This record gives sequence, structure tokens and C-alpha cells, in this order.
Amino acid sequence: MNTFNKEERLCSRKLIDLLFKDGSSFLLYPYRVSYLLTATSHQFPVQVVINVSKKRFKKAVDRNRIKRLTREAYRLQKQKDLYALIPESEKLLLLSVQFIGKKIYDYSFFEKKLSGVFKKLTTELQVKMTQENDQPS
RNA sequence: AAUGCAAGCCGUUCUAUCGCUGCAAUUUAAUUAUUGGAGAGGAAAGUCCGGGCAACGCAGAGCAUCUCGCUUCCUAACGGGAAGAGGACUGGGAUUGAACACCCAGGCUAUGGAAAGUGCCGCAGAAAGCAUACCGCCGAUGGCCUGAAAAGGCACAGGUAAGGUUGAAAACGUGAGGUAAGAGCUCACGAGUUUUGCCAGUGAUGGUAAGGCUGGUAAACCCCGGGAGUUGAAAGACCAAAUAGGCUAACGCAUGUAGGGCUGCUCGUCCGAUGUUAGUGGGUAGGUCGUUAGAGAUAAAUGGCGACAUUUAUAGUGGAUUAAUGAUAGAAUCCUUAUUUAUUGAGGAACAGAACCCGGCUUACAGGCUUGCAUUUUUU
RNA sequence: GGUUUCGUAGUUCAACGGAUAGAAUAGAAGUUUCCUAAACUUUAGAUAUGGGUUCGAUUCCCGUCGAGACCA
Repeated sequence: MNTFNKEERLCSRKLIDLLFKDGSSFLLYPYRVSYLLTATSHQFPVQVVINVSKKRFKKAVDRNRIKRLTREAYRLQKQKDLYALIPESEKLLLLSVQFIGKKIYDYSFFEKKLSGVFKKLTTELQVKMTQENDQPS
């Protein structure tokens, strides 16, 4: 299902603080992505926050448009690109997508870049998990 | 018909697919599922004013602080609006040798008081306000000299703001009298201002008669009159587990002492230290309410110059909270550009996004429509 | 969402309502030096913006634009 309702958004203030304090991040223009794996289980495997800086885009119309385009791209791609590649179902992935570009692009641009973000994210996660598995043993 | 100005209104539309947030009905263990219907603005913006609403405070009085300032009306209220009054300005007319005053039109106007007091008015200029007199004028009166006297001379005491240069501004302007020379010192005409009386007007004010006064500046201090308690939905109310211990009541201590509260201050006024017992239950994170039917909207009639008011009828209700109102495809409409002038291709869709709610103000705005006024051209 | 402060040369700061807005640095040109630095001389450069009050505004008043700070 290509849904995107409230359970898939990251709303808890505590979890957001935790994400920005302890999470790791990478940069893939025009996005800055932060992520953190937690042990709590949830209805959906990922909760996401989409973020546009008020300093870069002064007008609320521009900010709204970027957020809507990003959200649309996320909604349509998450099922096959993201959920399929995340291995463990008991864990919850906290995700933050910040837009740091200078201007507004077409929808196709957002679609392409977000799929790139998903690929990079999954590879990084796999590396992390193999490290965690190695350490205790 | 075109152009310009002013006012008002609108400010992309339709179809399909995939989604988001409320609402109603049915349904479910469960916002679980189905169906239906709804979902940004004229400025939602700036946060510049005024309110509603809420909490805190309040025996009461004064001071300070901030703010407003022609009149009448509208409004819940306003620093907003309507209609007027005055003012300087611009254009035209008339008058004249030329202008001012006068008449008409236009937009503008924070417009109480300079006759309570204080300050300031650089440079220039004699002087910027009780005129400390540079040039000039006079020297009547006093002084000195000549002379018998009449008179004349000197320019020493002094008098003088009419004339000169300066400046944004020069002691209200012009003319006459007056005088040694002069001076609103006096008179006539005129300018402004103010007090009183009469007339017109609800009133600001205007007209008129008499009296007084005459540099500017109050968006300098200030004076006069009106208004304002403070803080803002991150206000505030409710729900609920664990832990430190705040508050209330009674008794005791103490006897209104130290200290504290009451908007910034003062007067004034209220509470009032440690202990024991009993009761109640705060902060933090989360949720629900506050939260959307309102000083509402549209239309008609009536009243009013108008802002607006009254009555009747009609239609229906955005409500998110890391924050919904969207994306893609196609078609239509409009604009720009290139090729061509049948057309075809490419690009684009003004300003801008609710955050408790209203009334204003200010600012941004592609394009279109309506009305009024002005100018030009064409036709009759 | 609310409260509040401030805009002056490229930069950091001055300036009772009063001649042409000042200083330090940075820039440009020149002197000096074999060359550079230092030193010296000269020079260009600004009141955020639109109105108003006043004879006169960086300063006073009002409206825009922009930049900060604070309130959980």
C-alpha cells in the first residue's frame, strides 16, 4: 500500500531529540539524512521526519512545496526500495530527511535522488549490523 | 473606439489514477472497514492599532510612565471610517502698471496651547528678543569753544531701529501726523491673533461691533484635556503511576518584632519565622478540552448626503498540532518566444499558505471584468 | 505564535538638529629600494528605503525593507 498516515511520521519529541543526539548521518545532495536504529517494535518499520530550513527558504509556500514533493516521492518508493531491504522487523528505524538545496526542482529530480538515498542507507545499515554482530562474538 | 486616472469585483477550469486531515451514517475488539460529503486568502503576510476570551492582581488614593489631540457622527472598540470646518500648496479666472487680498477647481493636511514658564535659532549680520548701536541720522537737553547778545561750531555725555549690508526669519505692513532725529508715540486703511457681546450653525467655525496683543519652534522640554492594571492560547482548565516535599486547618511558640505580599514608586493595607497532628496534592513528559456559529456571510426592502443601522429571506459550517488541504497524466483558457503566417514546437501560470477568533490599517499582486471622470480620433 | 533591539566608507566604530559626515584599517597611485616589507605623500569611497516636521534631519516623527536577541 502506498499509504502515508500518521503512524509512519515521527512525532514524539523524545525520539527526535534522541535521533539528533545519538544518530549517525550522511550527505547526499540535496539531502542530509540522519538515522538511528532502536529496539522498540512498531507497526511500521520506519518513522520519518521531513525538514526544510526556514533560513534557506523564507517563504512558507516554498517550504510547503518542497516538503510535499519529498513526501510524495517517499510515499511512492518506500514499499519496494526501503521496506524490502531492511532486514529486521522487530527494530524501528528513525529517519530524518533535511533538504539543504538552494532552489526548487521538478518532481522527477526528487524521485531520483530519494531512491539514491535509500540505496546508500541500506548499504550503511548492513555494514553497521555486521559490525554489531561481530563485536559481541 | 483607444489611452490615462480613481473606485469596486474576480483572480485559472475540467477529467482519470494514487494519496493526506476532519465530519456524518453503518460496522468493528480497535480510526478496523465501507459509503457519502467537505477541506487556504484578498491579502491567510507585516504584527502597526483596537477588541473578544483567559489567568494573575485589586479597601482605596496619589505620583510616575506610555499614548491620543479641529468638529459632529458611525462603530463592541480604535490611532479606523463617513460627512464637514480651518490651513498652506498647485492650476485657472477676475482685478491691476505688476502683484497681494478676492472667486472657482484639485489633491494634501498628527490641526489643542507660543497671552503660564524654560530652552534653542549654526554661519552671516549692528542686532536672532530686557535690542550692550558697525555705517548712518540727530545732538532738542547737559558739557566745551566763539560771541555783548541773537546765533554758530565741536561731536564729549548721550538719543535714535526711519535707511544700509546679512539671513529661512529683522521687531506687523503702507501712508500721514509728530519729532532735534526717530519710534504703534498718535491717526487712517489693512494682515494675523485673542477676549467679550450680537447674528447664523448641533458643533468646529463664519459674519459683525468694541477692546487687547504682534518673530519662529511644542514630530524641544513643558502646560491643558481624554484614555490605559499586567501578561498573552507557549494564556488557561481537566486526566493519570512512582519519588523529594509545597500548601491548608487546629494546637503550640511569638505578641504584630525580623521579614514578606499587594503592577513601577509612595502613602496605606494585609500576612507573618521554628515544632506536633490531620488533610490535600505541585513540577517534568503525554493526552483531552480551550478550538471554531461568529460584534458571521449573501440578497432584497426601508431609513440616512454618507460611514452605517433595522427588518425579512437564503445557503451552509477548514480545523492541522514535527503541523492536512497534495502528486502524476491528459484536455481547455491565457501569456511569452521561435518557425511560419492554415499552423506547429518549446517554456510558463501574479502575489502568496490558516496556527485561538474577530474589526481595521499598511504592504505585495500577472491578467481580466464593471462603473465614473478626463483627453484624443472617427461616424451621425 | 509572541516580545524586543538595531541598520553610517569594503570592515570595525565616531558624530548637541547647523559650513563640505570623522577616525582606524583594507583598496588604488606615487616617493624611497637592486626587489619586497616598513615608512612617507596623495587619492577614491558611505547615513537601508519612501514620506513628513523644521530655515536646515545621520539625529525628531510615521510607513516599508533587512538583520539579530529573548520567551518552551
